[in-house]
Parts: sequence; C-alpha cells; structure tokens
Amino acid sequence: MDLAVNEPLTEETADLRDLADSIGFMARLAQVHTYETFFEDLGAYGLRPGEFSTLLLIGRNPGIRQGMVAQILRIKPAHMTKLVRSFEDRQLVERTIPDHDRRSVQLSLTTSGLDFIEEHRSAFAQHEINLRSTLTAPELRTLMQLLRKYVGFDWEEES
Amino acid sequence: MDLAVNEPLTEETADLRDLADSIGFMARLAQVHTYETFFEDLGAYGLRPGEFSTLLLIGRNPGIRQGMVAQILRIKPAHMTKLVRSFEDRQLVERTIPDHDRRSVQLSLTTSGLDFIEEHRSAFAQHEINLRSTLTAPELRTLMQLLRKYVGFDWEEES
DNA sequence: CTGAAATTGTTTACTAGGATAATGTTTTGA
DNA sequence: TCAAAACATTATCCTAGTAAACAATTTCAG
Repeated sequence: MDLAVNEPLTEETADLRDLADSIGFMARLAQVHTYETFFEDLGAYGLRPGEFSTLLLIGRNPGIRQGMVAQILRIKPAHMTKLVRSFEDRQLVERTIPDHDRRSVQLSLTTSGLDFIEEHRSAFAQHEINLRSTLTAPELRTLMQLLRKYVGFDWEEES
Repeated sequence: MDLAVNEPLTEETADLRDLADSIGFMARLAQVHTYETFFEDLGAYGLRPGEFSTLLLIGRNPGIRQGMVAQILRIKPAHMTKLVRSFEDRQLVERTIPDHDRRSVQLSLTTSGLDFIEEHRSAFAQHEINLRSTLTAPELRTLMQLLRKYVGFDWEEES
C-alpha cells in the first residue's frame, strides 16, 4: 500500500475515469466556464447571469407574470421575489397587480430598465461571441441542438 | 402601451429571443437538468454531485493532493476544506501530511470509503444512463466532444 | 347559488452551500 | 537568512434553497 513518494499527480496525470466520461461532470464544467466568461465580459456592470437573463426576458415580454419568469429561467419563485425587489430598488423593473388576478404580479421594465438593456446589448452580444470562440459555426449549431435534446427541450429544429 | 388584458404568456408563447440562442443559458439548463436527475437517482444516498465526484476522484487517485482535487473539479480550495472535513467525520476519507511537503494534504479513501463507492457504483452508472436517455449513442459522443471543445479541454479525441 | 375546501401565486422566515479575503505554515529562491 | 510563493485553513458574508404562511381564486358539495 505504498502510495507515498510516487509522482505528484497533476491535472494531466491524474486518473479521470468516471469523470471525463460523465455527461453530468461535463455539464458542470460547461456551466463553470460560462460563469467565468460572463464575469470577465460583463462583471463590471454589477449584474450576475441570472439577473441579466431576467431583465432580458422581461424586456421581451412586458407584463409577464413573475412566476412565469421563474419557471422559464429555472429560478425558484422564492428567490425570484428577492431578485424583483432588488430590481425595484434599482428602478429597473416595475411590479403591477392585475385586476383579473390579484394574487399575481406582472413585471415590466422601467425606462431606466430599457436604457440599461440597450446600453449593454452589444456587450452581451460580444459575450456570446466570446463564449463561442472555440467552436466553428456548424459545431455551435450542433451543440445547441444536442443540448436542447439533452435537457428535453420540446421544440425540435423546424426543417 | 396597453399590455394589460392580452394573453397570459405561457412558457410556450413567451418570446425567448436572446435566451434560446444563448449558449450560456443552455449551459445553465443542462446543469439544472443534471442536478435534478442526480437527486432523483442518487439523492437518497446523502451525497451531492460534487461530493460524489470528489470521492470517485480520490478513489481513482489515492494520495492525490487536496488542492489538485479542487483544481480538477473546479471547487474552491476553501470549500474543499469543508468537504474533506465532512468526509473525515463520516470516516470516508483519510488525510495524510507527507514528509516531502508538509504544507500539503494527501487524500485517500478509508475502507468505508471504498465500500461506499463499490456499493453505489452501479447506481451511479444507472444515473449516467438516465442522463443519456434522450440521446442516441452517436449524439452522445458528439455532445461530449463538443462540450470538451467548448470548455477548452485540451485533450482532443485521439483518432 | 353559497360557503367550505382545495389550488394557485407570491412572500416571509429560516437554513445551508459556497465565495472572498485574510491568516498561518512550510517551502523555495535570491 | 530573509522575502516571496505555495498550500491549506479560518472567519465572514452573500446567494440561493426549503418550508411554512398568506392571500386570492377556483372548485365543488349541498
């Protein structure tokens, strides 16, 4: 059982069986890589990935219910409440209680919120370009399609 | 500006531009899907994905330095310390201070740790099968290869 | 119809996971 | 031998998750 004074085991020499072949582990690496790139590209703007996505989604869908935003972005409703409050504090998002269902909350961007998105849209586009930099265009299309299939996204590519 | 009494905007009818085409967002969905499946399949065993990976990696590489485990699994060293302590408390992992560098910590599985892995290896394999269930074998190979390329993994498929 | 029970949408209170920054030790290098 | 670097740990904090509570709406038995 002498495992003592052998090689020091680097990232290259370690035995990565069970991991390198695990789709679950690769999904984690992809997520970590995405986060790191996000903070390099957009970290200076004071929002995290989930917050950025939330603003984009509300911008595209004014009046969308808060719970629907949570469901689409896979954010827990309880956490969504906190995000929305912080957006309100920063004057980026408005909450409206609709008459037809006074339990629910409808969200839309304020003028500042719209400005924020417009100001950072090109930075966000550049971020996506950076994320894709290691892939060719066909590879990217294949990867996106397979990821959709992996997560069980219904919408198949319409031919 | 009447966005009031229109459609209620479901997950199908919402405008998902900026998101559906975002590789970053898809990476998040993949990660969430992986987590959910993990807890369905292996949640009953009391370990989370990162803990499971840690045990597997140590099992394959007895004597590996703690910091190397952190680096490979993309876990912060400070957090690794807590994980290792909890493994020690549960008698799954042993820490050794090697003579040749007494700053570092070498990790290996205890007998219970080895037992734990052996007992759950087939469940872990089944979990991977479940994760892959929406993909064909060639699709899976392509996906893994593209994910490696996406995250900047050096090792290309040797032909 | 009417009112109680169940459901839906959100919020609050609590807890835990994981990140950052600073510290302690040992080793390396000038 | 002293300064800098490397490895791990500690202390602190913040993000995000779970469970319970609250309020409004819908369902359904009578």
